[in-house]
Amino acid sequence: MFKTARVNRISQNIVEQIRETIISGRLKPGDRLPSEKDLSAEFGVSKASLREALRALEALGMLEVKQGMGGGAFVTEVDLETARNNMFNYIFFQNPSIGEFTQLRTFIEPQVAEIAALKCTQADLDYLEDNLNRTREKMDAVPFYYELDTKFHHHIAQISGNRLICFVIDSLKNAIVQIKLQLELDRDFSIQVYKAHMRIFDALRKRDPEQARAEMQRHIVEVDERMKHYCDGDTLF
Amino acid sequence: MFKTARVNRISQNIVEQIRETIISGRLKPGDRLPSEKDLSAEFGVSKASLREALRALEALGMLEVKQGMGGGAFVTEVDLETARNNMFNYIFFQNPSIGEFTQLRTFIEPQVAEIAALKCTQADLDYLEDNLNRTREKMDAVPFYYELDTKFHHHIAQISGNRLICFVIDSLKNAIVQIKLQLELDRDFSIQVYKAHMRIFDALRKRDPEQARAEMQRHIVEVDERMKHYCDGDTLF
DNA sequence: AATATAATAAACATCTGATGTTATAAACAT
DNA sequence: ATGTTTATAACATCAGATGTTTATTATATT
Repeated sequence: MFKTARVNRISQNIVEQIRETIISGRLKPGDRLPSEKDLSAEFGVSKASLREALRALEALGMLEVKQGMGGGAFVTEVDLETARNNMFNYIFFQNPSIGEFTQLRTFIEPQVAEIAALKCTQADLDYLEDNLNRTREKMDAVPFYYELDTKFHHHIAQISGNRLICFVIDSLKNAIVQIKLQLELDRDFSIQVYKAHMRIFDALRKRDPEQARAEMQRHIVEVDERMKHYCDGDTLF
Repeated sequence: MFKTARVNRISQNIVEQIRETIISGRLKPGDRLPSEKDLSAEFGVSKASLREALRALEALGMLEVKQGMGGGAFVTEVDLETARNNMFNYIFFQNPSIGEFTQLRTFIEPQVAEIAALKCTQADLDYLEDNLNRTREKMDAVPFYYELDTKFHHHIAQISGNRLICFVIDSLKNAIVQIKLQLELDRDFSIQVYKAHMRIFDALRKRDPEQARAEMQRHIVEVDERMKHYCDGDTLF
């Protein structure tokens, strides 16, 4: 009926207070908190407890603590990498199937590609073209290749101008890459991906929304099929 | 050219080692780590540093530390609430517009409603009907009303059977609620939402995918327009 | 005068050891 | 048997000492 009453952990209390202050806007990125000595005095706790709280906030990506004179605890924006890792931590335990990734991607990415075809600038096309050139060169450099792959999708998402979409696509892609790294994918796979990216790029260059959508859809489904084949089923972790 | 060389923070190193062990599967949810005394000996660090690491892992939702005999640090699955809060921390700083929320939701939720219309069981319909009954009663109990609102959307997502979709919808909804709590919404708004939920429910009950999709789409757009009206523009935090 | 080097101080990083609190389990009394 | 007390393992918190990092200021060298 009731939740178990929360343990009154001093560091947790401090974390909540500081987080509240940030969310309420009274502390902004770049702001520096008082020194450990002053903070522990203000909260009326020992330095050790205070430091546990700072470490927790650091793990959440909301603080950055620097040593040395002029150092201290600074409020920071949670960055993409931290957010993506946090999301991965959750996804990891949910252990979704490849099909679940694919389904969500097909809901978002083809529509994003459609919008991108309408909104992309010459600079966007230049970026993507460079990405493709480098992908062709680095086809066999596995970690680097994945990085370019992720950036290709991320950039198309960026063209949409929707930061939430960027984040979701990026996090999904990141999780998929973590999976792929455990698989042993062959060169054929890389080539298939490269060709698909080329077709998407062509559609964007032609500013053809319908084709961009169709090619993105096809790409995602192709990757799905390949991965299921390598995975010998649909389970991941 | 190079990234700044990693600061060698002892607690950070421990966090990474333990996280690695969990991600690799050598430690599973429910497993208990050695006592603080033993762990600090094993890592060759002081108790204070070890505790900072445990606090960080606790903040990430991967550990739960219990006091008392038979206590200690237990590996836990990252739960929905933690993941949702972490995602909110990121979204907060991105400060997306209402339009960005709406766009992403329209990519996902109407399609999910369509699937739900095909897959929903009698138990699902019962759950949703109960949800609607309670919503009607608690129309004015603001926090409770939002909870029911969130659960309505979450349950429809659950019918799809896609855990990633569940998570994304839940996190978006949660972020929107955080926003709504800062707005002053009137009773009209609640009634409009209730009616929209009713229409969606009807479509599910009739197992009409096309109507379910259309009603969900309409609902999301309606909420968008209302919120923009109250927000006096499109900015949020 | 300009530059390199050294001293200073602010602030975090880590360690140690003592004391308090909690929860389980065993011992004990009724 | 049942309820209460006691012992104990393990975390929670604190206080203080010592080390490290970094920016600034002072000093010495060329």
